Amino acid sequence: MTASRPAAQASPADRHRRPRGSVRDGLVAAGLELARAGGPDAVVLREATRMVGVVPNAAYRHFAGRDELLAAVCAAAMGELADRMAAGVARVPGPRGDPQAAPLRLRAIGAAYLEFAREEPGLFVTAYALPEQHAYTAAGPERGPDRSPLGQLRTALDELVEAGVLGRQHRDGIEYPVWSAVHGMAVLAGQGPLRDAPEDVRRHLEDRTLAFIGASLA
Amino acid sequence: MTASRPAAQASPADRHRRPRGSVRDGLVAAGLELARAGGPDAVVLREATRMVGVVPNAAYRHFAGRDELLAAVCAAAMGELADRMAAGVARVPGPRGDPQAAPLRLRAIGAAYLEFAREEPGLFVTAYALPEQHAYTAAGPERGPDRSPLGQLRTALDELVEAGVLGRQHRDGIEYPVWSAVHGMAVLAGQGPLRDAPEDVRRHLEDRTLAFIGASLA
DNA sequence: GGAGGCTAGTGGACAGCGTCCACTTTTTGT
DNA sequence: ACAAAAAGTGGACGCTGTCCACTAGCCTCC
Repeated sequence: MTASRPAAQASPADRHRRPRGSVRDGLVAAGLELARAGGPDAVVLREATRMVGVVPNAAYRHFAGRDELLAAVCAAAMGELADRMAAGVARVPGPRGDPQAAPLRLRAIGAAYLEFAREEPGLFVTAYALPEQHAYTAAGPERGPDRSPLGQLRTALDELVEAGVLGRQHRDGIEYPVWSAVHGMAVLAGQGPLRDAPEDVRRHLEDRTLAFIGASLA
Repeated sequence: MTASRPAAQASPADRHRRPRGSVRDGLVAAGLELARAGGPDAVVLREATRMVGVVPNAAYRHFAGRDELLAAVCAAAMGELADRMAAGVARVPGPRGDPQAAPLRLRAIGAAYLEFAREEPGLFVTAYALPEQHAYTAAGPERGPDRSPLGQLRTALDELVEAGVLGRQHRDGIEYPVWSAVHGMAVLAGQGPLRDAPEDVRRHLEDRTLAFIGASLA
């Protein structure tokens, strides 16, 4: 009975011979795929351990419970959102502070946010589904600038002031209404009452929302 | 053994002697209380039946399953939101189409929406937690005007045009960006990253958001 | 270089949940 | 008045998150 086992996921002989941190990372990756397909409720601990090829209780060596695993998955999802936004704004040419480029960069941020919510609805809702009392300290030791959605939005608004497009007296705190408008459209069209709207209608609503923001900032 | 039973919830003798529709209404009411305290995830079928004093399976005589019960609870929560908004706008005096009153009524609608989200976070998120493939036909035979949040918002915006405050060429489709801004602030400050902000900060953010909307409409 | 402790995995169990099936009791329609 | 339909009961199943006791491999320290 040496080669009779199917060894579905991992060879039984390697049970205790995994690379260090492999199980933890695997659980988060598995949870991320579950979240991508079905949102935060779909990230179920036992299913994630099954994907990694480990017994359910093994997860408890790496997370205090399901909520802590979900928190890690949420952080990963938020990271994907931040990456998409950064990529979107990087595609806009022109030097920082340029009066032409600055409004385009703000719009690109909003467009990337809405595009992510449209293309990855499960991950988008998961990014904001952080369980209570689990604020992620995952940010780490402040490496580089603030890559969070809010941080990137602030950078774009600061550039708008720098470029002279937005009056400095209107800058303070304006990120929250702007964020709200984009976020609200994302959730209304994603999981809210507008979720059944066809794609072209949805894109039009997104454009209207971005234009609405532009109108208030002008 | 006639009077020895404690008869905790309902007398055992009355097991099958309930008023017609009482169990169904009771289940929705119980679910609404669960949702008020803990959001949509807290509306668990067995607990609702326990509150009504009935065995879990009895719920299946009135709902196809947990999701259908949740859908009914969502509709009830949405009804409470609509009631609050209607009450808020009714407090603003002045005739319809009055250039003074119209903007105040729009603001009252937004303020009531945000106030409901702040005071009843569980019900607010539940109102928008309608399970997929369970669009509520609960609206019934169109009694009276559209009392839904979107319907009330449209009424207010129409009045704004009537009053000459909002240009007619800007009216079409403007309800969605406005709704988005208010809804976004509600969820960001309710369950989102801003949920730990103190009450006064939160109120300030809400005011900023309503002002932002006014700026874009002017 | 061997003993002991630490880490990470296993195995088995429990309660709670949604849901299904078979059965009984009450209400209703003719 | 009697049969049919509606409403509630009882018991079961599989799935979930979580706890406890146990063990296999690694690392260190004398």
